[in-house]
Amino acid sequence: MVTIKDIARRAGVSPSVVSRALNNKYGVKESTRQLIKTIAREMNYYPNAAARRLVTRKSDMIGVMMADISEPFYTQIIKGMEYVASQAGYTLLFSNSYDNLKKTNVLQKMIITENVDGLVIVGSNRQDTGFTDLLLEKKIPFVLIERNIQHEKVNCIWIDNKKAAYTATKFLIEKGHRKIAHIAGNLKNQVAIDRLAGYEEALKESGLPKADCLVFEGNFVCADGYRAMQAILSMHPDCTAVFVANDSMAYGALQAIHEAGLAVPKDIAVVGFDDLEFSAFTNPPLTTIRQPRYQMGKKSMQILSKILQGKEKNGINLCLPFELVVRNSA
Amino acid sequence: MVTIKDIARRAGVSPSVVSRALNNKYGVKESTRQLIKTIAREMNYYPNAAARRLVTRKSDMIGVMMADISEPFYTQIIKGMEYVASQAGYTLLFSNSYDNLKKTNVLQKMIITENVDGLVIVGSNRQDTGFTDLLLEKKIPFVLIERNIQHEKVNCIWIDNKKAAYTATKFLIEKGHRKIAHIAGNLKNQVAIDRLAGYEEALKESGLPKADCLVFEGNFVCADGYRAMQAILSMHPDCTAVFVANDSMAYGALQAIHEAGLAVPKDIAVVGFDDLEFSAFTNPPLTTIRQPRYQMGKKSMQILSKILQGKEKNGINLCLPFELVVRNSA
DNA sequence: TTGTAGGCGTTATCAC
DNA sequence: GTGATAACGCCTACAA
Repeated sequence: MVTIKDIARRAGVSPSVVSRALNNKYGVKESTRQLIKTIAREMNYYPNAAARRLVTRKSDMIGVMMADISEPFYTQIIKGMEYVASQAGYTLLFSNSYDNLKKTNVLQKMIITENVDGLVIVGSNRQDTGFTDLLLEKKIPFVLIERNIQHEKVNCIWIDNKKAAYTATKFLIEKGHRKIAHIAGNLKNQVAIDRLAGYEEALKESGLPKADCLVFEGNFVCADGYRAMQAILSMHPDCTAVFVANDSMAYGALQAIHEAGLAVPKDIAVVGFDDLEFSAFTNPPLTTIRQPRYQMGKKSMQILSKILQGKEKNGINLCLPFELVVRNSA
Repeated sequence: MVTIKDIARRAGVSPSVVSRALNNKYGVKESTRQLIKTIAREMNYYPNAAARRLVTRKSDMIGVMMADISEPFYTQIIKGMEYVASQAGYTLLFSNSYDNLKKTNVLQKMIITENVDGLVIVGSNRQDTGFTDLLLEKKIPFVLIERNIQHEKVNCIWIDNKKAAYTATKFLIEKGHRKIAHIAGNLKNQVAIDRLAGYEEALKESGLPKADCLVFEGNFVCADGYRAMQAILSMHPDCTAVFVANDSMAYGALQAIHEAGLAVPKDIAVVGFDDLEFSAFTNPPLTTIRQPRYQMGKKSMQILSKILQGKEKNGINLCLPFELVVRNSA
């Protein structure tokens, strides 16, 4: 392994000069700096992160936590994060926290063992809370995606789910639908609650009866949408539209409708939420609410990076715009 | 920050005893070990990974490289890796290598800077080669997914893409199709080459003419499948079936067929490759080749973990079974 | 069974 | 501008 000592020897200087030269710090003659950099390149030198972290107490790592890294909803967020992180010189450390965040100690491990400089936590599970206190206490900057917490030290990136759901439902109402079902997400999640609320508000505003029996809860996955739609079709044959809390479930719903021999949107109109990549390729292409997922990821890293550089202070609350993408399913 | 010194002080022993106790090494009285562990828990102690890595020269980290972490093909692989890694106490370090592996220095960084104990590299881009030499030289164990290299020190996990493609095409032929197009993947990738070869072999064996003009190349993404299918429909209206090199492109193809007002499988039969989660929810549900992606991920980590423990030797070549999943698109 | 001492590669402090 | 020197937290001979 090539170390700064080796370079120092070759350059005829001391290790400390090498360190300063390589880190672009002041107090090194330009010519020696160039010499050292050349030698470092020649010797194929790469710094030892462990040694550096040990003394600087910084890791240039950002921890990223989410419920399930394999969910398609997250991929663009991750990509956005990656993009900024790699440019800013940060390494991303992912963790799936399938269970309750509090129960696990992944957070402790990330903070204490791995010494991450900051964290991004994606998700709105209302049981995952309290970890903010730990983070605040340790003074580790963090960004919450899909949450909107009013706190002068907490950074949040979110979209107005209630308004988005309202917009989607309103769209169906304006198309003339009167009996509109809702396939909700897991109501332990704030986003599911908000989307349900938006749906209900639109109904109420239009004087349509709010019927609990028209709301079905799933867990954001295809299969749940499929089952929920089957239930709707059999229990409410007069239902002409459905607003689904996310696209994955909407795919399942489309499937159930097709299998029942019905047509979309003629017999049943469907509106989803998220605008996943495949939503343009369903049959028919899905009308849905677009979330700026890539932007969410990018922004989260940009915020964190600025805070870590001291160019920005904690307490950023960013509400990103959504958009109703009208395709052919409604 | 709580260190082993703090624990040592509280327990009235020396730091080395604490280290041995916490790492379950021999030479510590059972009662003191228990005492130390209790104190460590009370003090909320977590070891400093940087310090440990510096002295042990191991990181308990596995580097994972793939072309694009946001591709749905990878998600189940990642999940499988995660599952085993978290149990075995390894942390996964991801890297997108959008470009040519050689050009970037991510590999060097992973190996030298981060000191990963092992690597998993997913992908079959034939330009990404030569890195094996570096890895072999550094004696870092690694597993290649989607590659089949015969080398006594290289570990590979793959499926027989040629045979799978042959199976898919044969299936179409047996259904009576005589003019079958192929939407190939990016032919810089071995898997795309193999799938094309399997397709051609099936045609040849059945005495069907091999027509280059029936093969279209895409880059494994929806949009390319869509465009390719449009081209096929306009250039070969007598074509009755298409074998697509991956599901993402098959989604695009289905879309193009629908838009042309044709029915699947009545007018055009479609067979995909991968069996992504959504393939059961397309319209009609996609007939495709299932790759055991979750297994691939799991196996890769199991192999690496065993090799790192010295329970297994390098040179493992694992060919996993594929499966033709017949749904309704063909 | 326990303690001491040295060192892993790097950065930071303070002389020169 | 440069060079000793002392950490950072942990592990591991080796000594007691």
